[in-house]
Amino acid sequence: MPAKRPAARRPTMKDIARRAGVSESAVSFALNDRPGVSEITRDRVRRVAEQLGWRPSTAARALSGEGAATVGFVLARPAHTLGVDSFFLQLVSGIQEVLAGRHLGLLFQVARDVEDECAVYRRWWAEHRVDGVLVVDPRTDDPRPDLLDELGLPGVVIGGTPDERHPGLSTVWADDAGAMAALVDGLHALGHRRIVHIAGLPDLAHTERRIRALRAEAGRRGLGEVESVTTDYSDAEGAAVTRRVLEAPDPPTALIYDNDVMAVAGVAAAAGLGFSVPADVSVVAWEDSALCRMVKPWLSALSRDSVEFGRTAATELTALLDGGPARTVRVPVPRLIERDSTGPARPV
Amino acid sequence: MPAKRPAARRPTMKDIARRAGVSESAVSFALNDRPGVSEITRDRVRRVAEQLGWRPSTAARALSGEGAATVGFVLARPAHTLGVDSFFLQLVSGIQEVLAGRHLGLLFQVARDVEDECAVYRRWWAEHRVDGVLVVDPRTDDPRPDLLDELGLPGVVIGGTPDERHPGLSTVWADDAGAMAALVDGLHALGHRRIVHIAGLPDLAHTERRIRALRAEAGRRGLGEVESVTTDYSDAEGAAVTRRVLEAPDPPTALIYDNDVMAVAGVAAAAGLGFSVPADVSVVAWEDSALCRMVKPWLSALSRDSVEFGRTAATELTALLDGGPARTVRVPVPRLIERDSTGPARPV
DNA sequence: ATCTTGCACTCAAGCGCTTTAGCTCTCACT
DNA sequence: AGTGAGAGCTAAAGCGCTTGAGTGCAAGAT
Repeated sequence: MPAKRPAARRPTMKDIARRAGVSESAVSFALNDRPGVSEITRDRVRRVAEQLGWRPSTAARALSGEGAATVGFVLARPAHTLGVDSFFLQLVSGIQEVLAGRHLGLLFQVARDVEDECAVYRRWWAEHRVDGVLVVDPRTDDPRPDLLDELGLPGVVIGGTPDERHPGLSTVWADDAGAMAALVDGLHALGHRRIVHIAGLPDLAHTERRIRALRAEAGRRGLGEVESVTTDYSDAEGAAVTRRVLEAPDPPTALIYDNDVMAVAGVAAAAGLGFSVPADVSVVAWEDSALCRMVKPWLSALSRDSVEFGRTAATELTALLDGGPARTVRVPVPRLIERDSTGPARPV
Repeated sequence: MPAKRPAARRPTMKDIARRAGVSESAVSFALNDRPGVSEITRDRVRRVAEQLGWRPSTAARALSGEGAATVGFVLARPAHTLGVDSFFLQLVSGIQEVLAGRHLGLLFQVARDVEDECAVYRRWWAEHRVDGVLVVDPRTDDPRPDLLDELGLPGVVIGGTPDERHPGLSTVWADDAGAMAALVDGLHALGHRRIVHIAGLPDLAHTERRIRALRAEAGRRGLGEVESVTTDYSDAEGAAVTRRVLEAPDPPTALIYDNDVMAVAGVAAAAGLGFSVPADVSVVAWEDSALCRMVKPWLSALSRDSVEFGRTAATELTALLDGGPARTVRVPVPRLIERDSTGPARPV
């Protein structure tokens, strides 16, 4: 019977040192672009390393004080809302682009809730697994920034608000308030006065920001009839809330949904009630994706470049890992893509 | 100004040893349930470790011969097809459930193509980053099993076919052929004779399996008019192919889509051409998700439990990491959820 | 001719864990 | 009393890398 071929052995620096006729330290210096070796030796070592297909063992690196060359990403959302969401995969794609270029790994975990997520951070930290983390879905009264501070773990909050209290954390944020203002502005110009906002999870920071912004804008314009209803982002709740508000006396003429999934479900629900879009009610989705072009009428949507969002966040994190200062960077305000689901308000 | 509080230090086994008044080795034995310490000492050590909040450094563990306590997962699909796909997030959720229970990390990476993916495996292996990998989207003429063999990296192929040639790889598979047969059977019973299958990426193994199964079934039943068209899984191609086949003379009366996204796009396209579903043409999606209930009519779909699929795959991988033999396990055949998009064939 | 200086490089310790070999007891058995 | 066999523990090496403290040597300063 065929001998079980032993798995190939990983070459180590010692192998390189032997082949190049220098000490291990010299190899280390050479390969890390540190002074202490001549250019000639450096080249020779590099060539040998290349030839042997050497790659540094992250374990050994991590053990000798360098980082783990890995960043962490935890997703804490109820499983059923993860279903059809396009945002996260796109975000992760963008993150990866940047990380891969720097040979940083991405440790990914889904957690049940924020508490669970904190436990994951603690574990990762204690196990020496990650050098930094990307935090999504910032909340009001979020325990995570404090925890990361305590652990001394660099982090980038994706979608947070500028935060002076946590010097170790960078923030990448989108101007939800500005976007909401522009949106209301547009709807107002079309004659809409009664607007309902079908929002996302109630304790997410950006949900609250949008709700506040809507109220503020409505106040400025004297629109009395605005309302925000929080949901769990699911199609089921999107549809349910839509039915409820459309069946009420004096229904809204415009609906703003905090994600594409609810918007699509909402349109279907509205149709079921005999409301035609956009003649009877206008619909805008806060998040654009293929979904918005899969239903009739095509949905007008606020589009942001989620891939770019991810890139930006990852870039900030690498800057932080390189010892740079924490920063707050803003990504472009989402643009409204006007399709077929928005139109002039039905005359009263 | 406030002194910058230094980040907390991670406790090590040395700390435990000191506090418990024993040697480091004793601590190691105690915490790893190895013989060599009395129950009393073991308990004491455990308590101290607990109290200090100690967790083993994965780096140190990996370095001293244990694994990296991490498994890898690479996704190699064109970015734009990742958009609204519910399958992967669900799969990953299931995977995580199992891995988290065993304190295994999941290293995640998106790659451009299979070649890129192979490079990632090589890098992970050389960098000592993962103990095993989960391989998705097996292909015809797939280079990955050979590579994993060469590297001695345990792996589980998700959605593959039983494969005797790679003793280190487990396989978790669904019986696509059986599902297709059942599907065709049902459509045939409804009077459908001309069926078009809008398939996924051409070089995926399961795409080919489904195509073959359809042809075989059609042959058995004497249905001449079946056809499979491969796509990139995108809504755009799904719609385009739908239009093409429906505009041809003698159009099909039933359409089978290899994912939910294309099915939804296809229904819209059909409607645009004046075809009504299911009166003029029946539609089935191979993959169920919220999407299928977001359009009118609700789509009949083949539903499989993707979360469970992930759990099974992860379980197989952990078995492999524990030194178990490679196995081939089959997950249940997807069930057809009959909704409103399938009905009797339009009489000729 | 001696003394510094700087460069190129080597030595050895250390990161946190596992593991083998060995050491010291205690106890049972002849 | 003497021997052997565990049981319970410690010492030390090793995993692959980084790094600070040397070492040897040639060139320039005195």
